[in-house]
Amino acid sequence: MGTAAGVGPTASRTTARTAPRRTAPTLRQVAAAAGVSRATASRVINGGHLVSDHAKQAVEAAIAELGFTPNPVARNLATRRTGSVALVVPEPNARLLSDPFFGSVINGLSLSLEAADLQMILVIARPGPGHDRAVRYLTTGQVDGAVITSHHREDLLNARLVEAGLPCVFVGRPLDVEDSHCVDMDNVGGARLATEYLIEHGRRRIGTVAGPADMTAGVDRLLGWRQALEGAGLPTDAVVHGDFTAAGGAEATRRLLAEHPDLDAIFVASDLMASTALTEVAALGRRVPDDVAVFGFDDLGLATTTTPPLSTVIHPVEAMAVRAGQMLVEMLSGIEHAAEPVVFPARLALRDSA
Amino acid sequence: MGTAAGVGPTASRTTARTAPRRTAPTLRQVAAAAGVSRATASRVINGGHLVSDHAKQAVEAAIAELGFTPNPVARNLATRRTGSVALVVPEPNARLLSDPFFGSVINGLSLSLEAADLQMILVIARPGPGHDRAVRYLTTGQVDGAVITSHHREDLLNARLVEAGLPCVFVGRPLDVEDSHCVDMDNVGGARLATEYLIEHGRRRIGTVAGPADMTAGVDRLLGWRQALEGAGLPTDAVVHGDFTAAGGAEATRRLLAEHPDLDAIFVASDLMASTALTEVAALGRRVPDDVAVFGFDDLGLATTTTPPLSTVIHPVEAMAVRAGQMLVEMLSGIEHAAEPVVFPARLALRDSA
DNA sequence: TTGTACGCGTTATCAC
DNA sequence: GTGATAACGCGTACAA
Repeated sequence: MGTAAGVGPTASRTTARTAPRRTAPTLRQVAAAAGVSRATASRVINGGHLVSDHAKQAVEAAIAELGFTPNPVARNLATRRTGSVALVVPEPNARLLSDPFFGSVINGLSLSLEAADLQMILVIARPGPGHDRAVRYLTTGQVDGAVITSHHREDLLNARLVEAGLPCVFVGRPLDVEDSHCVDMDNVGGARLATEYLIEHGRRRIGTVAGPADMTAGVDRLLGWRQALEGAGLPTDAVVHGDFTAAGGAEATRRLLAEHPDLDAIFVASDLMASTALTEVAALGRRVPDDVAVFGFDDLGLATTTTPPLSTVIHPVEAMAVRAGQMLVEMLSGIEHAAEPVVFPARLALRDSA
Repeated sequence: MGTAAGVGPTASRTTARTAPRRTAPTLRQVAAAAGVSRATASRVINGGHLVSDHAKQAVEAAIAELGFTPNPVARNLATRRTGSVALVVPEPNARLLSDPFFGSVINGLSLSLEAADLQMILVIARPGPGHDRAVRYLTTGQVDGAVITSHHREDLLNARLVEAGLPCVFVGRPLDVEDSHCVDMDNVGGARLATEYLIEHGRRRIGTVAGPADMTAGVDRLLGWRQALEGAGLPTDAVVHGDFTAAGGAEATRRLLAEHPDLDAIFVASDLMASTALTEVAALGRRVPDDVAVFGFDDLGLATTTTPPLSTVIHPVEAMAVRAGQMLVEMLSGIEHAAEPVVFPARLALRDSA
């Protein structure tokens, strides 16, 4: 398109002529039917204060009779608010949606948004052309704010949204935006706790299948593992990075055990990877936890279905999402929020694998 | 609320005063800067036809300088279109999102919507208070249309949306709305194909773990199974209903095998249920496929990860979603569509379990 | 080709 | 309490 960026001719937005959708009644008609002015009718709709009972009755009757429903779009224009917020999920590969993480985020966020009578809509921001459209959609007043599940640093989505002035709250600390409102868990502490547990139970040669180096969850959990080992004077050389997927976890585990056959424990940065790590360990003829202990991270449902069930670090995603929603609601209502991360403490869920 | 249904005072929609969001430049300012009228400026933005090159240049320069972006909300009000469509997923229990089915629907739909420069937004319609808000959101002009993943009959969501005149396309035939635009697969044929395959390969005592009786996928797949057996003069008494979940599949399989210990094959109405059915069969000391053949349905990725890999019926969800998106786009552009189901043919994916 | 003027449906600010 | 009337920002007949 030859015009300035993002202004386009709305390309293929075809001329509308959908099914015979009879036009909805307007406020004007309600006012007329009730024998009052639009202003008065508007008042009874928005709270009903400062109106006589008489007028109120009349307007309500008219509303009921005509089946009037306020046009939200017009209201959006007038109020500059939409009553809806987006849950943004940057998603390179679609399968990420099947991660129980998102289910928990959705659940938690729904809770706090519903309490504030806000509509949650989910926006998937893929790289590519769809990315720009999503950004435009989010930054031009179609939503009041956004909760963003933070991910890789490469996509500039995060920065673009906050710079556009959109009220944003991140679930999980973003790597690329500094003073952001975010709610996270203590990933470092969780990893350290898990690793210390392994040490306390006699493990001396502890490796890790870490997460990606471009995600804070990846680097933080790796850091916690290292801290615990250094604190105990144990070596920290057995590190392989996975990509938080099942297949990636299997592959990383194979490499880790090939390079360090002497490991007696593995801290895996996510349960999904840990689940396949269990399989790989077993495939090598090593028993879990007798020969090799495996410690996971997340406890989002998967950990109890593996054999053996995974000892893991609890990732309180749903509670975090609830909190994120509350933060956003407060920001939307004008409460100034220090842009300081809210950090949920880490706890362990001990089962059979370690 | 005392007023008419759905008109409410928008309860807690708190007064806005978010971060210092400097007001965006308006079309009026662009026009002024370019020395033309708003109408001319508007023309160059919307296609640029019928404007002199001179004016066009000036307006584009002004747009670039001011960093103007059209306000979509105002545009929505004026055009009665939003340029966005909803993917509606009625979701009683949140874990449904982890079903690979949704990932495929999202992928496919994104494809065809992106081609039409439409923004896809995902709306989750839980039962309860959120349900009504979602319906209001969808039926009051905030989206141009909807693609709905059809599910249980109990929620009247489907009917409410089409009756409100919202252009709707269903992925999967809905049970409760008659002349709907929908794209489905040949569930009956697929189930019949699978069962016939079992028969042709010597199985004579074939049971089924069926889907819920209130979902078309459930009843259709059961019907196909029955048709094949009746065609071959075999008994159709070994039926147990599952709920399309892993746990439900396991439980149903246990019941089925308890009631009919003589089965030499099971047709399971979904791979998710089939995956746990495999486990249950194995737990009973029966070998798959030697003692009991297991045939699944879906082939959405899970089937290749089980042991043994599942023979299954291919559910071409992504292609179906692409088609659904295209149908909706056509409806939105005024092309009259016969409300006749588009049905994708069924094919088998043969692996080791049968 | 361009500009005028009105419409989209509400909210909000005033006087009364 | 109530009612004009001006925003809100943009599209678009219609006339020029």
